[in-house]
Parts: sequence; structure tokens; C-alpha cells
Amino acid sequence: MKLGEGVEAAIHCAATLASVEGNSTIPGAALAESFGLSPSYLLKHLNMLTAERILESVPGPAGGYRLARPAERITLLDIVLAVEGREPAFRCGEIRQRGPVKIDASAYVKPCGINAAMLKAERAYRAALAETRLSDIVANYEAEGDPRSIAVSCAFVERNQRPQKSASAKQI
Amino acid sequence: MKLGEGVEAAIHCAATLASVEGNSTIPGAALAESFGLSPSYLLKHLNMLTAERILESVPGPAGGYRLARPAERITLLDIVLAVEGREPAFRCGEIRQRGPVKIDASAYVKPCGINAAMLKAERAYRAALAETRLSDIVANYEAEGDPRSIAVSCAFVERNQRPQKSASAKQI
DNA sequence: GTAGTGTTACTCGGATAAATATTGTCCGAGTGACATCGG
DNA sequence: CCGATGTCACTCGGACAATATTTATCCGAGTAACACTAC
Repeated sequence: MKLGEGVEAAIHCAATLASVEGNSTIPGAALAESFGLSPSYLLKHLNMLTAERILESVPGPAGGYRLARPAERITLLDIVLAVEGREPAFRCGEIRQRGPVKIDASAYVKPCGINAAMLKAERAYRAALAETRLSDIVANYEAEGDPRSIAVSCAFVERNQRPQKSASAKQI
Repeated sequence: MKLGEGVEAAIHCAATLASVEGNSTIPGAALAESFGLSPSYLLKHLNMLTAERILESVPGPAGGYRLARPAERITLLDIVLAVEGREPAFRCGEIRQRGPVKIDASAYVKPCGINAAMLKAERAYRAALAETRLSDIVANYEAEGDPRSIAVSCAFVERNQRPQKSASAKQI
């Protein structure tokens, strides 16, 4: 029961990208510096977000990342699943069948009750994450956050965002 | 977002121990053989359950493990936390403060909104696990499970359970 | 026959290696901006 | 002065190590049962 450290970085980056205007982009290196992370490693996570159609990447000079769709349509669940993988945390290895006493497989057609209970809990977890949209995170930050912190964030975005000419982005 | 494989083994072992009568015990080696696991490794997990007062261990010949309290008072959350640790899966590293632009720490007294959302989801996860008691697992298995599988389980318990003389167990 | 005693075999428990996943780093492919050159 | 073109610098993307965590194994400490001996 442990989430990778990259999840936190991915969410922060997505929240930052939600603040850029229009179709501008921010380079991954700038995001990494903003959070004190290794640029090369952060790209790995941003890459996963791009593969899941949450971010779009623009190559070349003045390139970078931007949200692939409005922040209202991106949930925390989308980001967590993109970074950590879609498979559930609890994987039933069906160890009840691995004992020395072998009986017919037809005795195990019903799903393991333990597995069912664990998956039910995970559904509750994912449902809670799906309730929170990225726009909620940004709105809450702008409403409740400290003015000084907000000023720093806005200055960072203003300084690093790079406008794009064409409205359509690279679609892999 | 990945649970260790030992969680599944721990829950299965606890469910098996819930079926023994009185204060009898089952050796860890027998449980390991029952699920096709390494005996020495399973003991590591059973040890954690013992440290958390979920199981009791009886040393010496005719020793083994048994539940430390009735199955009605043991939840899946108890077992998961014992094996995986109590700390939450999402640990906020406060990377928002680690950027090159340093401002006063008083700007970050309010908890990070991202952290709050992630912890809220995790509370939902734990609440769902806390709703399921070990006795529910056993009852569901006895009601819905295949008769052949139940027969194998009962035979295993009958064959490996070892009655204890004293009613009080070792309290570490 | 019964109580005491020494041995023994069985249990758990923690310390020790191997395997795997995660984290971190590096270099290459691709692309658009920019400067230069020609008309 | 305007357009075409070649170069270049900047971007992302995937391949390559280092570290941390998880998994697996081994050996030792402890304990109660058992057999044996003495009474």
C-alpha cells in the first residue's frame, strides 16, 4: 500500500498546466526546476500522462506540455491510473488453489470472497478520486492558498509559458 | 498503488485460523504448505500480525498460531495495516516548497489541497475495508463456496489443529 | 504405580542473501525557430 | 524589401545504471512433550 513519489509530482504539474492560458505550453525542464526534481525523471511521468491522453507534448523549440482537455474533464483518478497503472492494487493470486490437495477447477468458478472485498474497497477509493476534478484543485488553491504562494506560481507560469501558433497539437 | 503479495496470504491464513475451534493452534508450516508458499517467508507476515495483536503465537511442540480475538472483532483493515504498515499510501513531500523561489514557510501553513484530496480517498478505502469483518469472509465462504473446496479446508483444519491445555496464550 | 528429571524434537523469531521494482541519469531522434543568402 | 533555405538550438522520447523495497532463505533461541529413571 504505497504510491510512488511520481504521483505527487504528476498532479502538481497537471495543476500548474491547468493555469496556462490558451494553447500555450510549458517545458518539462521548467516544471522540474519549479518543484526541485530531476528533469529527466519527471519526463518519464509526464510521458505516461501523454500516453494516456491527459497531456499533449509539443516538440521542438518553444515546445513543451499542455493539458489535452479542459481541467474540468480531468480527475485525480485519471492521473493516478496513468502514472501507477490501471491494474488494481490487490491482485488475487488464487493461492487457495495452490495447495497440495488438488481438486477440480470447477470448484473455484466463484470469485474469491477475499478478492471481492478488496476490490470493493478499491472501487470506493477510485470513486473518491474520480469525484475530484483538476479544476477543483486549482479553484481551491486560488481561493484558499496563501497570496504569496499564488503570486510565485503565477509568475512562474507567466515566465515559462510559450504560446503556440497552430490550435491543433501533435496527436502522437 | 500496489499491495504486497503477502497481504493475500495473511488474509487467507487469518480466515483459516478463524475456523479452528476453541484455543487450538495451527503451525505456520502447515499454513504455508496449504497455500503453496515458502514457510519461512509466511512466518514473516504472521509475525507482523502477531506484533499487532491480531494473532497469538504458541511456541514449542504442538504450538502454532491462533486468532488473538474473535473473528467478529477483526476487520480486513486491521490485517492490511498490520502487513503493509499504518502510514498512508500518499505521502505529501511538499514539493511545492522545493522550487528555486523560496518564500516564507508561513505561506504553507495550510495543508496542500492535493494531499487533502488524496487522503480523503484513502479514508474511503480504509472505511470500506473496516466494514468487512473476518467473520463475514468466513460466513460468506461457508455459504457461497463450493462444497468440495469447503471439504478440503475443513479436512486441513481437522488434520493440523493442535489443542492447547491452558486457556491463556503467550502475551509476548 | 507415581513423581522427578533429562533429553529431544518441534515451534517461532530474527538476521542474512537474492530478486524485483522503483528511482535517477544519460544520450539520441525530431522539430520548429532563427539567421543567412539570393532574388 | 521579401522569400527560400540551411543551420542550429531546444524539445521530447526511449535506453541504460543505481538505489530501495520486496521477496525468499537460513540458522539459532525457546519451550513443552516424551521417555527414562528412581522411589
